[in-house]
Amino acid sequence: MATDLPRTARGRQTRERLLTAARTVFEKKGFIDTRVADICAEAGLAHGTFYIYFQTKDDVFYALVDMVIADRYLITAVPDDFGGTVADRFAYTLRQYFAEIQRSGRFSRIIEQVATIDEAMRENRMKIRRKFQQRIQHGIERVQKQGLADPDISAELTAEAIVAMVSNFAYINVSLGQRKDLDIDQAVTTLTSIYARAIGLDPAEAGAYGARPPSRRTQ
Amino acid sequence: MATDLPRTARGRQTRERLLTAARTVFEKKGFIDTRVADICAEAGLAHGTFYIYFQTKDDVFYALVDMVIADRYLITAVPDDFGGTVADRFAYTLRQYFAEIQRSGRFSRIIEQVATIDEAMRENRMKIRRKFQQRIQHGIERVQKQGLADPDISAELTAEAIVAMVSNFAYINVSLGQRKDLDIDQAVTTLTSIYARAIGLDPAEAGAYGARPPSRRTQ
Amino acid sequence: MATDLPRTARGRQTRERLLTAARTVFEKKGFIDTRVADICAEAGLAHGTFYIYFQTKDDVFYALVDMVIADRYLITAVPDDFGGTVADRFAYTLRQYFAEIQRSGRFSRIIEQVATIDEAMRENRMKIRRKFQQRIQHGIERVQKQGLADPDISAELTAEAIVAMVSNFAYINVSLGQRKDLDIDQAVTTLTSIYARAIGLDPAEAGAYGARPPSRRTQ
Amino acid sequence: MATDLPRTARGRQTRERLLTAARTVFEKKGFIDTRVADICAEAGLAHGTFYIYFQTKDDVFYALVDMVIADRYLITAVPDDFGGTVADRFAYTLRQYFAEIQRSGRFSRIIEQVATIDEAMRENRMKIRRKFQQRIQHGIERVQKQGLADPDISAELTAEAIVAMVSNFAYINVSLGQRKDLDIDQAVTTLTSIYARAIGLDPAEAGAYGARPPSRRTQ
DNA sequence: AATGAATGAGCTTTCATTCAT
DNA sequence: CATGAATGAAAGCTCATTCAT
Repeated sequence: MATDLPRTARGRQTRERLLTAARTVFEKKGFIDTRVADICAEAGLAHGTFYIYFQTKDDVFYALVDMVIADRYLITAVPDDFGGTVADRFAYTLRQYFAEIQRSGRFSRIIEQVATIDEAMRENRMKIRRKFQQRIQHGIERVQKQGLADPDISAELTAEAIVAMVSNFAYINVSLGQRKDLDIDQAVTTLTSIYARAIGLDPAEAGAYGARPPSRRTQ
Repeated sequence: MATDLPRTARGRQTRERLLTAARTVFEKKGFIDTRVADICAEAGLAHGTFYIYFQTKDDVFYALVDMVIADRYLITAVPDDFGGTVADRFAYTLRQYFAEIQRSGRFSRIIEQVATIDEAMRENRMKIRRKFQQRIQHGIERVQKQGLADPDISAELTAEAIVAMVSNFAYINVSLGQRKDLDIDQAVTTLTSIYARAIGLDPAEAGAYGARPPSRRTQ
Repeated sequence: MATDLPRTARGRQTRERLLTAARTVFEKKGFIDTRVADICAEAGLAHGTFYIYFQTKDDVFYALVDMVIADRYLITAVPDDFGGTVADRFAYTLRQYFAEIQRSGRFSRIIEQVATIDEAMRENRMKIRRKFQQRIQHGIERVQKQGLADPDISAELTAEAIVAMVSNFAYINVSLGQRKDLDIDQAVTTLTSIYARAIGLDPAEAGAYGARPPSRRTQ
Repeated sequence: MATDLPRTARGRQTRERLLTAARTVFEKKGFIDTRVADICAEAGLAHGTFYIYFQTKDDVFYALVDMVIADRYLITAVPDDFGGTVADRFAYTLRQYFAEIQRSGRFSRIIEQVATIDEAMRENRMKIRRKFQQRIQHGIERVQKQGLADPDISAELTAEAIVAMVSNFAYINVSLGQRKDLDIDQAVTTLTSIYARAIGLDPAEAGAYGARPPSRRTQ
């Protein structure tokens, strides 16, 4: 019944082994097809040992999510002293996000799997998504107020669209690895450019990201 | 053993009942938690009857996918005689896509669920996605050649980003219904505008979608 | 519920088709793995039709046994006017028996299969076996009384042994076809010789079957 | 998944219980009518426990065959220092064979049942049979070379016939117990005598088994 | 007679979880 | 703590047989 953190060093070590094994197996077989027995076999531990440290299969998964997925919202936050243009800051966030997805590797896609199955996990994902959406929305509103972006667009819906674009682009191309030859730099440039143009960002703030207003071209 | 199409009207009717019941149950419980027994109970049929018409749960699911999801790629194609601007045509596709997602209702999200679990279903989804991506990519290349869009952007990556944006926006806001108060018209306007600006579309082709070049605003 | 012989010509024909199909399927898959559905498919008839003519799977099998297996006891009886020596008559019976086993082909071995499963079928087989054993036993007793065979041997046990030898030899080598190159003539000669020697048959009655008494050889 | 030999004494004991129970049930109901549930009920174990130790019903059956049927070919081998006549040695083998059949009791006939159903089991039985046949064939060839037996008979076919006789006699009369009052001594005497006479064994080697040449009787 | 759809008992197998040692 | 055996609730699937047309 006990699932507190283990007191002894040996206990902590065993817990680690189970977590590592669980991650390996989840990544190989997905959440549904993973059996507790598989995790124990991978860890080289007896079947019963699992239940000393975790209550259920869900339990170990959530523990893993907490460990593996560093808080994506925080990790992608732009440092206060970052400087640079609005586009630079967006590009920074993008890079951090892609890096985080790459770091968590195949585990990311297992999380997506669970999110389609488990209500709690989905709600959790949605919360994070909403935080991202709001951060972007507030960013847009700020530059709109500063007169650096088109005041007529809906900051809310645009932010929603940008979040959709970024998260799905990363999921398909990085997590699922559909685009083997993906050039991260080019991707960052392209997505940043779309963002900058979407909000009609002032050229001075669009930086090197090619968010030149199309009007120049026609001249 | 036998899973040919039923010979008699009664048989066809029973098969329909099972399909309807399956859809209902899948939508209520998701793919994984649905048992064949549930479907039979819902249809008011004996357990064995199911196996006259379908081999497995997967089988009935795929049949349902074929039925429910009319080919989204075709349904969103712009008629040859449609006329209108480039943006108009994009907006048309968007509307069709949203309508289709709404029509298929909760079943859409079950498909997403299965796509995270089942390799074949994922591959299938990816194929359709690639067709969408290519349609958009070719569209961009065409207007680039016509001198109506920024020739410097990567048509390929931009198309990929647009597909990501549209599909995920629809999934989150329409399928999952996270945004209860979603105004479809406004969504279409916003996404079309982002598309038009992303490719630096000529104002004449951007129509009423607010793809005005930001430069005007600064004057 | 009716399983009387069909009244109409069409009915008789359908029954025949089912019997033929049943035999084909039984021979291919054995009794246990044969499903009523297989028989109907083979016959090109609907599943339900079967039950117009037969009550159960066992039923059609028994009907087939009656048809296919001509009465082995009668068919192997030596005609009254046959003449020849005792050994000649035994050889005649052997030949008839082998021919009958060959005629019934693979179906013979299915009968053996069923005999190991079904009490009634086993009892039936044992009855026939006992009749054979008694015929041979009486044959031995007759020649013993005539002073043409060793009076000291147990006619009963010897007959039992001879039946065992003949039936198993035929089952293994003809039904199962373990000995592809079996020369029937040589087999008949060998088994007849063993029989003749087993009962110490008088050389005059042992005929051409090489049942020469070993004493001659030592001279 | 797991079907390794159990690690603990308790596990080994449970496996034994299942084997014992399986044998009991197989003997009572035959192979086909035995369900895994029956075996578990007989063993007083939960249904799932069975699958810790065995994969399928076939699996436990084969394990049982390996256990129960000590190698009949070896058990019937005549010790090198046995001495005695050729007939004595044949009689020894017969006695050993009958004893083995009696020891394995009703299980023997279940094996025969399975051999009519399962290709692998049949092949296995045929291999053993062929070894028996060859042992007898070589025995015959040896005495033929020594001038102690009729050189004209086919050692091969005669051996085949003797194997048929012995195995079927034992199956019918011992395994199936058709002859309740069977006197083993008398049976051994009779079958040995048939063997000795069949190969025209020299009287000195035929011993007390009544293989006297019939010619003496007529004097 | 013939059809083929419908039934449901029957059996198999899996695996999360508990428990005794 | 660790072990691995034991449990039993779920499902899944099959197929002989019945039934409505």
